[in-house]
Amino acid sequence: MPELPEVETTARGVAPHVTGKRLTAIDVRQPSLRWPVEIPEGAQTASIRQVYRRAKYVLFKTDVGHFILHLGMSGSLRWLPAPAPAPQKHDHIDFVFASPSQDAEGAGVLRYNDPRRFGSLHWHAGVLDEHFLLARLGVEPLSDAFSGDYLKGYTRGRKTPIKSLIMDSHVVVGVGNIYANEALFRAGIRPTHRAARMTLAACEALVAEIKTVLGWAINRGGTTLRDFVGGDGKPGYFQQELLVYGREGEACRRCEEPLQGVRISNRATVYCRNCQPASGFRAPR
DNA sequence: AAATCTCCCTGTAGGC
DNA sequence: TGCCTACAGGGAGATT
Repeated sequence: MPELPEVETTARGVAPHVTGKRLTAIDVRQPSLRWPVEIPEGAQTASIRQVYRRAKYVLFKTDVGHFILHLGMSGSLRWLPAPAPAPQKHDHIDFVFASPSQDAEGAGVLRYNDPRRFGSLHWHAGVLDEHFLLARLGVEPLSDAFSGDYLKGYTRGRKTPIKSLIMDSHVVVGVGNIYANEALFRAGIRPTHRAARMTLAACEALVAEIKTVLGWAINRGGTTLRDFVGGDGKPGYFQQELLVYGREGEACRRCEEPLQGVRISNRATVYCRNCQPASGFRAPR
């Protein structure tokens, strides 16, 4: 399930294949994704200027507007040099690039596959930040704007569990369930801890661990859980190193205590009762 | 305003 | 073996 590191990996993997190329068509075989896919005629021959990431969106900047792609929980992109093989199950969208010159050099298809169809593709001709999906997003977790002070500012008067707060995309983007669990363990903070009770020191520790965990995952090429495939078709290898996520009932890797499982906002949550005390927080590892 | 719940979808795992 | 159900997840939108 792509989280921020996987999306970043995808954008980086795809960019070299399509940047500077002009689309010749977009084949939408399955328009019924998270939102109906509707790409106007003019966008289908756009020229790709840049591919990058904002939150968990892959953004394609073109000469006439932006494509806004979300991978949902099972989406992936693959670059297929011409002649591209026939589409298979769940291959919903093809971005078709013909050769910029007479020979076949550079021709190919950027193919979007998404078994669970939680992903989405939008076209936006206007100002990117005004698109409804992007307008209310919080800061990037790896930016300097995401600091202990910044997080502390959002805890004021909030009874919500700290885990819910760091997963709130209006506060900070890109912190999905896996990395929220991991960062809280590493910071020694119990996920159920009320946001308003977070000290500045705890906020600073948590922010630092979020940056560490996400940064590591990006460098490792993203976590592979079940069906994620990176932009270059190669999977990442990070899941063996997860400390708490998916390990309910197993021994804490730090103190051997069986890990506790709870649900917070209907999301699977795992923590160590010993390493993540109910009050305050333990010094980070 | 803030907190909580529902829904979209399908592959997979676990129980019987 | 095969059927059934629960679960996984992002995040907008509805509801409380």
